[in-house]
Parts: sequence; C-alpha cells; structure tokens
Amino acid sequence: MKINPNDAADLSAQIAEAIRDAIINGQLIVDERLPSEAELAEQFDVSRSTVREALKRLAAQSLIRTQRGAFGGAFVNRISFEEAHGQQITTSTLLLSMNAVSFDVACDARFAMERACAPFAAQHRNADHLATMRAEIHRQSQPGLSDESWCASDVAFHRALVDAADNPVLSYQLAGAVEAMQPLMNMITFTARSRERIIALHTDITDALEAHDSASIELSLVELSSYTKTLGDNVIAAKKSAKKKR
Amino acid sequence: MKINPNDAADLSAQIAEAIRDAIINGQLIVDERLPSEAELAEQFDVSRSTVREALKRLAAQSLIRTQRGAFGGAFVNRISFEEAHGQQITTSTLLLSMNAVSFDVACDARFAMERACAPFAAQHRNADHLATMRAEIHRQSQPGLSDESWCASDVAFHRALVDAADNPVLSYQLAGAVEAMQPLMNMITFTARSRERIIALHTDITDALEAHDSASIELSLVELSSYTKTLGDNVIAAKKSAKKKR
DNA sequence: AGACTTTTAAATGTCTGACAAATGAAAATT
DNA sequence: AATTTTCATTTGTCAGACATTTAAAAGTCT
Repeated sequence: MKINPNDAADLSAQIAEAIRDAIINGQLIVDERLPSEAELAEQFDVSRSTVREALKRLAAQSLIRTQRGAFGGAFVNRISFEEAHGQQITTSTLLLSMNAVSFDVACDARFAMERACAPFAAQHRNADHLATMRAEIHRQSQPGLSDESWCASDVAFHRALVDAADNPVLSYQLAGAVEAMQPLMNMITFTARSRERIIALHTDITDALEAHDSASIELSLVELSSYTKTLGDNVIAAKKSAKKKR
Repeated sequence: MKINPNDAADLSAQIAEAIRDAIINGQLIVDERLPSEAELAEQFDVSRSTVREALKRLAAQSLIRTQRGAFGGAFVNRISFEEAHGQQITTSTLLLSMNAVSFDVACDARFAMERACAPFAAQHRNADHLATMRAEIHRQSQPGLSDESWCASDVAFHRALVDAADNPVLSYQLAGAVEAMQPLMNMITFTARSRERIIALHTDITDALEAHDSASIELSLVELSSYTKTLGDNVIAAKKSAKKKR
C-alpha cells in the first residue's frame, strides 16, 4: 500500500484511496484489523491527524468501523444491504434535487425498475406480501387520509411488491429509487378522484400478483406510471400559470 | 444546526450528520459556502480537528468540496451523475463480494434492470447507439480475443443499450449494477461456443433495437440472462467437483 | 479452584497551538 | 492602465498532550 507523491490530492484523500483499493481488491478482508493510527502514520510517513482524516473518509462510506480501547482499532466492515441502502437514498435524493431531473425522467426510471421486479415477484410472492399490499390498499381507501400518510402507504405498498421478488439486490436498488422519488412525489396533492384511480390500479396489481400474472402487473405499472406523470405535469402546469398571473 | 449531546456517537459523526441534514433538507444550497473550520469549531463548541474530521466525512460522500486560500472554504457540492456513479460502483461491488450474493441473484437483478430499459431504448435509440453496439459485436467475433477484452466489450455493449434509453437516472443505476457484476462475471471463462451464442443474442438485441421492437429485446435479454446463469452454474459445479477430487 | 475486583496497557477521541501552502483581494509600482 | 507585490484568510499538516474506553492480565477473596 503506497501513496503516490505526484498526486496533487490531499494526503488524507490519497491514504483513504490506498486503503480503499486494498479493501476492494481483497488485500484486506472483512473483519481484518487495520494497523493502529500510530502505525499507519509511521507507514505512510504522515501525522496521526492526517491518518485519522483518511479513516473518517472510509468510515463515511461504511468501508471500516472503529472501536475504542485496547484491542480496538479500525476493522474492515462487512457493508450490509441496509447501510448501502441508506447511502444510496442520500445520494439519489440529492442527485435528483440538485440536477434538475425532470419529474417525467425520474418517474420513468422508478416505474421501469419496478416493472423489472414483476416477473420475480409473480413467481416468489407469498401470502404475507399480498396481505401487506391489501392492508395498504385498505388504508389508502380511508377517507380523510392526510397526503403524508397517503404517500407513506404508497411507498409501503410498492416496497412490498418489490420485496415479493425475493431478490435483495433488486430490493436494495429499487427501495433507493422509490425513496429518492419521495420529495418529488410530495409536490403532488392527491385529490379524492386521483386516489381512487390509483387504488384501482393497486388492486389490479395485487390481484395479478396473486394470480402469478406477471404480464398484467407490468401493464398496470405502465398505466400507473403514465397516470402519475399526468398528475405531475398538471402540478407543473398549475405552477406555471400561477407564475404568469403574478 | 445543533448536535444532540445525548447521542452516543462521536462528535465528528454528529457534526457531519447535522451538516448533511442541512444540505438534504435545503437549508444549505448548492455552491453555498459553509462557515470556515474555525467558525464551525466555535459554533459547535469543539476543536478544529473535530470539525475537520466531520468535513472529511462529508467530502467522502461528495456532499462538499473544499478550496484552500482566502475566500476558499467548504462549499456544498452539486453531486454529478458521474460522482454518484463512482460511489455506487464501490458500494455495490463490495456489497456483492462481501455478502455472499449468489451468481443467480446478481444475474437476475442485473438483467431484470436492463430489461426495464428496453422500452425506452427502443423508443430513443439513435444511429450512434446502434453503431456502437455493432462495433462491439464485431470486436467480440474477433478470434483470439482475451477474456478480459471480451468482458470489457460486453460491458460496452450493454452500456450502449442502457444509454439508448436516454434516461440519466436509469443509466446511473444500471451502469452501477453492470459494473458491480464484473468481478462475478470474471469467474467465467468464455469458450468459443458460448461466445458464439452470446454474440448471436447480442445481434438479435441490436436488430430488435433498430426495429424499435421492445418486446423482442426483452425476450433476448431473458434468454441471455438464463444462458449466463447456466454458464455461471457450470463454473460453480466444476469448482465443487474439483474440490471433491482433491 | 473458581468467581470477583482491580490494575494496566493499548487504542481511539478530543483539544491546543503551531506552521506551511495556497489563493484572491488590495495596495504599490512601473 | 497594466503589472507586481503585499497581505489577510483559509485549508492542509504536524507535534504533543490528555481523556475515555476497553479487554486482557493480575490480584484478591471465598
């Protein structure tokens, strides 16, 4: 593990990169203990503070975890789906909000990926998934449901659909996409009529899932996507006309 | 922006979280300058080193960038698709390698997501995409191509297909999944016969893309997925019997 | 001998103070 | 007016100190 003196970057960034590379290409394995900060400082010929800054960078990416005390230190961390998921949400949310990603583009991506789950969900769904989805549909039909609760229930519904695919990699990717969309979805105020329409599609999806009918799930998702985009476009149009009036 | 004294976590982690939250919920906007390290140290009532460790955590997630000199400082960073993509590859690669994700599960996820792109790719593909894909197919047909070059060309082919969808969000998600799969794909040694079969499917996909025939693309992708899984299973079976013999 | 307590060494977490290096604004010079 | 120099500000790095945590090791008691 060497650092390149020609590299213009900060020492702490270079050291972090060197250790990161060692982890990625397997020179450091899961749960292996890194040398102590003092030893690393000596190895890289830098001060302990510089090593610490490098380690904090790695900790921020869940690549290592640290433990205080004797026999403590920095250990290569087995990154969990949950941790990865949390990071993905942060990144994706900011990516969408900072890069002026249009509602349509985000919506297309989200429903397309969800559609990718359909065949597996149709195959692996069990009674629990169906029960969760029907419970959420029931909650969604409740009159007087706040917009916030409606959205939360919507997420729970789709999350159950994704989880039905029984593929942790898909769940991780999808859950990230769905959650990152939330701030955009929150712009929409769901009227009673639009809720009714969405509930009908949710019911179709659940029925199709129960019948192991992947094609029908996909069809309903496409419809749901296009309907959601229509709602989004209306919000944008309303904003524009409000601006004009002003 | 306050830190919670009851929180058991390190001060630098708490401070990083406080600033991260401020960025996510819009209290700090893109390109806004954060207070200097000395000022932050005073605000949070900690030393400058602690603040610096917090800032390095944020820098590792591309949430801020720093600049030296007068009028320098830490600025909220507009995270680019490229940066996010890089982070996703690191995370996804480690996730797969560290959590004993089976080849089948990863393969399912990868091709399912790629399949999600098909309708958009069929709609938005242009001559450049087709040319890239045909060029990669041509490279793949070259005899004596190393396994490494074969894999690189395979990635380039699929990347072109994904990019044809003309949806940056999908591209970012997919490219991550495809690249994260690489270490697993590298376990496979592609025989001349298996290459031939894959090239045939690549050709089918490209033809279907040219014909705007989304359904055919999806069909070929499903076949490609199942064929790739077969190859993977063979490798695993071969390993197992080799172990037994030993 | 075994269970409990105390000590101790090692490691991370935090603080202080210092200097180096970079950088853009302002002042001085040509 | 253009160029150069100075200067204040800010991050990057270093050295050294102390606090806190932790588990092993040593000691003590029953």
